[in-house]
This record gives sequence, structure tokens and C-alpha cells, in this order.
Amino acid sequence: MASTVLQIPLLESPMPELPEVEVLVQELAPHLVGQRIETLRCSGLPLRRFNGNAKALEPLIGQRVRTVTRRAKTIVIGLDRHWLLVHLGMTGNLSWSADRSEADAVAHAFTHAAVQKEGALHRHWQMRLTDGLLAYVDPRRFGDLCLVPHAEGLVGTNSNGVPSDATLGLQGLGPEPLSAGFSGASLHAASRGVRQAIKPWLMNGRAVVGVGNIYASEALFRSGIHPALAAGRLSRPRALHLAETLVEVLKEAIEAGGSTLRDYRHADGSIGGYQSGHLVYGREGQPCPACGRPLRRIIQAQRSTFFCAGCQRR
DNA sequence: AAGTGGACCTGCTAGC
DNA sequence: TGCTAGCAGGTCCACT
Repeated sequence: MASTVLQIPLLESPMPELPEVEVLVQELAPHLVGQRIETLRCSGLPLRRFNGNAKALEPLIGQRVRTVTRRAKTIVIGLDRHWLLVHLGMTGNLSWSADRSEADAVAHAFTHAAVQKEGALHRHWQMRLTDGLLAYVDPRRFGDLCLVPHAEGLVGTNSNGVPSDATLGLQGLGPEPLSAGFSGASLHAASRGVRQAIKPWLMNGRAVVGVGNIYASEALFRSGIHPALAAGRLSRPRALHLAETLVEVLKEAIEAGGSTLRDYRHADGSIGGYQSGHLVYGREGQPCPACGRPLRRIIQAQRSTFFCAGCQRR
């Protein structure tokens, strides 16, 4: 029997930043919506806040999946009576196996000894749905899982089926970069009075969500903005340019992430993705693609930043 | 209040 | 060959 297996290729893939999460949601949604959770298992190892105890997830049994969406990098699975929030952290990965016999075999192999034997180490929870198995694998356990009950009498979603941030306990997040709520004007307004360097500021999620270490470096390079520029000194024209560039970089990555998943589904072993499209990230010492000067790496807020001292100005 | 830096975690790699 | 140290990074939280 042919099986359908969806997942972001583990470890070889780019970090699960917003584009990877977006692609995963798009791919998972049609498979999960309408299915009922039948059983679930946990490894017993804690994630960031989830204690690893399957008991905490037992209320989910019997509930049907209504929606699969995301807010920033958090995957939001809408069920009959709960929201299930899944964060992939750095190395998290959600996979869907639609082959029932394969799903049963994997479920059987979930005990720790068997997991090691089957090479499926780091599988922290899994749910058997009507027609397959949803599994979460995360070697570094930076990811998380959270169950939020629907508020009394409130299924609470907007027209896209996305609940409010307050409903999900995700207050304080900025606008989605690919939404109408984000623009050069909003970015410029948010940056007023900020003394923090623009690169870590972009990553803090208040002016815009979903910009991780990789895309922050890439967008600043393409915008010609020095990563150490104080955010509050960003001129309005440069803010407009940066916002456009951020959207461009993320859209390109979503497109590339999609092709990565399709490659993976064909199981041909090829892993492309946006990684090959990085102009500066991970390229310390290599020539700048624009001017040829060696690219530099500095540490900002304990994170590597890659940039060109010739092309990027304060 | 804003900003900084430590902690979490483990696979991988460079260096000895 | 085998060991150790350092690095990677999203998010939370304590501290300055």
C-alpha cells in the first residue's frame, strides 16, 4: 500500500523559521482536518513547558481537527474543545503518515527500547488519528506543546479560522510579515525611540513576527543596512525598503520550502530549500556576492550575524 | 522600561 | 582513536 509521509527533512533542513512553519501548515491542513484523535502517546521527556506526561493530553482524545493554522512560528491546531499549540523550536518536526498499517507499526514501536531500535529516537509525542499518525520529533527539545481550552461559549476565530492572540496566550506579538498589518510605515513607527541594534530588534517579535537569525541577516544585507545600526536611527525610506525586502526574502523561502517538501515526499533524497539561496548567512570569509569583499561575522545578543562591511551602512 | 545575557538541549565538528 | 570544548539557535526569564 502506498503511504503518504509529510515532514520537514530533519536536521539537514533550514531551521524551522516562519517559512518552514507556513509550508508545513499548508501541507498538513488538508490531511488533518476532519480527522478524530483516537489515541496518543508521549515519551515522558519534558519539552520547554510541556511536562511530557500523556495525561495532560488525554482531553484531546475523541476530538476532531477543525483547523490547522499558525501564528508567528506557532502551529495552531483547532479541535472541538481545545486549541493545540505546537512550537518546533530549533529542531522540531511534525510528520504525518497516512498509511494506517505503517502508523500502527510506528505506534507499536514507541516504547523507549523499541524507539531506539527503530531509529525513531526523539519522538516526543504522537497521536493516532482516524486515518494515520501525527508524530512530533525534536532532538534538542527546544520545541513545545500547549493545550488551550476554548473559552466559555467562544470558538473565537477570525475569518481565517485563527483565534486571537489573547485566546491563545500569545500576547505581545507584532504583526505577521505577510499580512496587511505589516508595512514599512509600521516598521518605521515601531522603531522610534529604540536604541537596540536593528538586527536583534528585528528578531524580538514586537515590530514583526517570524524573523529568525537567518532571515534577519539576509534581509539586512539585501537592504544595505548595517546590523549594528540602532533601530531608532532607521530612516523612513530605509524602513520602507527593509520591509519590502523582508517580505521578499520570506516569500522566496516559502516557495523554496515548498519545493523541499515536495522533494522529500518523492523520497528522492534531494534536499534543496532556501539554504542554497543564502547570500550572507553562514558565509563568513567568503566574497560578498555584490562587492567581493570578505563577508564578516559578528556576535549580537549571543547570535551570529553575517554581513558585508562594504555594502551595509549605518 | 529597555536591553542584555544565561539557560535550556544535543548533534556535530575542530582540535588535541 | 577517543576525548573535550565550542557552536548552533527560539524563547523565556532574571538581572542590570
